[in-house]
Amino acid sequence: MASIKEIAKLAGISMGTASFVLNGKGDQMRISKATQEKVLAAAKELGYRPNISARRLRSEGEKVVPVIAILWTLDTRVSLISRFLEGIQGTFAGQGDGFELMVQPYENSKLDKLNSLITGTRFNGAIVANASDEDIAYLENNEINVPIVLYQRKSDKYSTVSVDSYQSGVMVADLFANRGHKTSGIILPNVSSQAVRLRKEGFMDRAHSYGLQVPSNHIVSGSFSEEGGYQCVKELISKGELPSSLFTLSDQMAVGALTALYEEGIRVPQDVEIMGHDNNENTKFTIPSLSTIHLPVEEMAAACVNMLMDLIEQKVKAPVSKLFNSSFVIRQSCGGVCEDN
Amino acid sequence: MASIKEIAKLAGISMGTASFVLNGKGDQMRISKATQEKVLAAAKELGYRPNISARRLRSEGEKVVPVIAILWTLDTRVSLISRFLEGIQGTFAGQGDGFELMVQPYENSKLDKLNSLITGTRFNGAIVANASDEDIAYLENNEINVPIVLYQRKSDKYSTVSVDSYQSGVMVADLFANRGHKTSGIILPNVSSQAVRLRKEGFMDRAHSYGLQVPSNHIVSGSFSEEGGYQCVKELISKGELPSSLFTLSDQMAVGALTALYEEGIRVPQDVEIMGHDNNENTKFTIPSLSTIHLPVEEMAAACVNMLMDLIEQKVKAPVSKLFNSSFVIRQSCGGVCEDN
DNA sequence: TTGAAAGCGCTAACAT
DNA sequence: ATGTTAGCGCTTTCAA
Repeated sequence: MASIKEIAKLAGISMGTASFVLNGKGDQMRISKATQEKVLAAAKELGYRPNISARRLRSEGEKVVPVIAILWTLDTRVSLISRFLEGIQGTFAGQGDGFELMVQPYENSKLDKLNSLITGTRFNGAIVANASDEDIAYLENNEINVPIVLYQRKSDKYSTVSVDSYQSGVMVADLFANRGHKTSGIILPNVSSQAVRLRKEGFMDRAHSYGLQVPSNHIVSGSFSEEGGYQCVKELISKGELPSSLFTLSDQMAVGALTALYEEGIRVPQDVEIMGHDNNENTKFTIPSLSTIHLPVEEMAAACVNMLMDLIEQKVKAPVSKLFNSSFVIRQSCGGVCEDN
Repeated sequence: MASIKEIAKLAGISMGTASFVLNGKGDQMRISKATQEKVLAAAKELGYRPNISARRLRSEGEKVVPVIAILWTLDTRVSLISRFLEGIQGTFAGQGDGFELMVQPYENSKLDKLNSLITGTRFNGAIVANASDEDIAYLENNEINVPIVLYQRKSDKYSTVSVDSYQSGVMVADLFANRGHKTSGIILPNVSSQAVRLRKEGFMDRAHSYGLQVPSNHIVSGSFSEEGGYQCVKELISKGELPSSLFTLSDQMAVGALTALYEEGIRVPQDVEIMGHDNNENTKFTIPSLSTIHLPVEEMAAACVNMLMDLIEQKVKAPVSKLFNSSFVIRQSCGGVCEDN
């Protein structure tokens, strides 16, 4: 990468002059037009691009604020990042610049490729979201020198912010059983995720102890999207009789599931009751409105930032953990008021 | 901010030694336990935090890759960022590290507060999304030294990637007129945005020339969200008779609008036909499915990155522009196949 | 086991 | 109108 020094040499002038021109201060500094053109030509020829780190190092004296990275997978779960960002924005808005936020996309199960986690040359701390089991294994088995907070994952080594996903599953099984259901099904996103697995386990364990039947042909999985949920329901239907209750582990999939059921003439909640998970904003507006488990994403996001800041500033020592509660949001699709039953 | 130099002084040792300890290389370099503890204690006392810029400058020799920032407002429109990121990911996945991506949140109409745009100390180039009219005015009236690309905004001074929003409005008016509608309404998000204004103008102008009636009481606005769309419909209803066609300028609002209509027993498309805008993924799964204008967000995102890279590498000179086409996605809510009509 | 010092690329103060 | 230079904070080589 071409530096100012090289530009200066090529243009036959000094670094200082080149710097002025390159920063648009040529006129202000009364650099002659001829010189300015020489500099610009040289910069273009060498494909000059300023080194941000050098510029920053030199320019910012006092107010170096910590850089916080949000490590988010760029698979279908990107759609969830908006609530996370809203939580951060809502909490820290107007509090000045306590930190600098960057979103660092990474490929699912390829966290080991992100070597800025090791070198610490990009951010002062990171919030790791959507970590797969491989990603977690990588983190557990390696020395990460940058402070990190795991979002919605458990760990003995690292700090975490999460809800008790197992308990969420238990809650739904309780609800289904209490509402008199004898059979149930599960729609799962096919991502390798602790949180999803725990929800399922909690649900299955409790269902079992209640005698709520969840046969294996009523457990289906699909992509983490509306389309995935739609396909899951189609698959369930193709397999024969439906259960009277259905736990969809992601709201996004639940939206597609509702559509598939509607197309097939299966009434919700009369024929099948549906519970989603997350309490995404639009679940209030599905037809029928979706009952779901509220995931306090916004609060958790703010907690992640606070915890990470404390870690970075060495006010606390890893690992620390914060556990949030999930709760029911009862709407029409399960347990709520429904006009025509 | 404490530096290594200060740590070294406080601990009574040299900078080099402090650096080793702070980077977890203490044992490897056979620094004595006593010294290591002194360093760590000093670091904690001073609240040491490494300076990322300095570290980077020192460490990364060859492969300094350009930093691209996505400037996105942290208002309700954050939900749109996922498609944008997906577009970038989908296009550049596996192409190695041609650039570094950061998402830089900013407050709507406060782009002038983001002075890294002027100082160029944060990124090599930026994609500016959701710019309000004030933001655009700020950009037009100031010398921005960092290469930028405006997403979905027009400008004579800066490079842009957009669709012809006016034309989108025209298309919808055409469709409504051709389908025999005599009256129409508009649901607008209350954000200060060129794109929204142009869609509206295109629609109104063409409606006028067709004799399609759009009385002012059928033009309502609300927040950019499902809730906003829901409230808009409630407002329309409270005002009296509904038009037979409704152009909702954002899909997210359209989802809420459909729910409000359903609640009121107004059938879509039999009583009112609805057109959304954007072609968000979930519009395929609303009940009824939503007809909408496809906005090629993913392609535009990729184009933004490509254009910005060319700008940064000085392969092209600003301003350059790229215009994409929008197109109809006809589903049940307007013009599509509907079982029970 | 530790210290000294060079130098990453840049900007700006100072010198001509 | 342009050149010279110090130094931002850090890592790492070399020396002791």
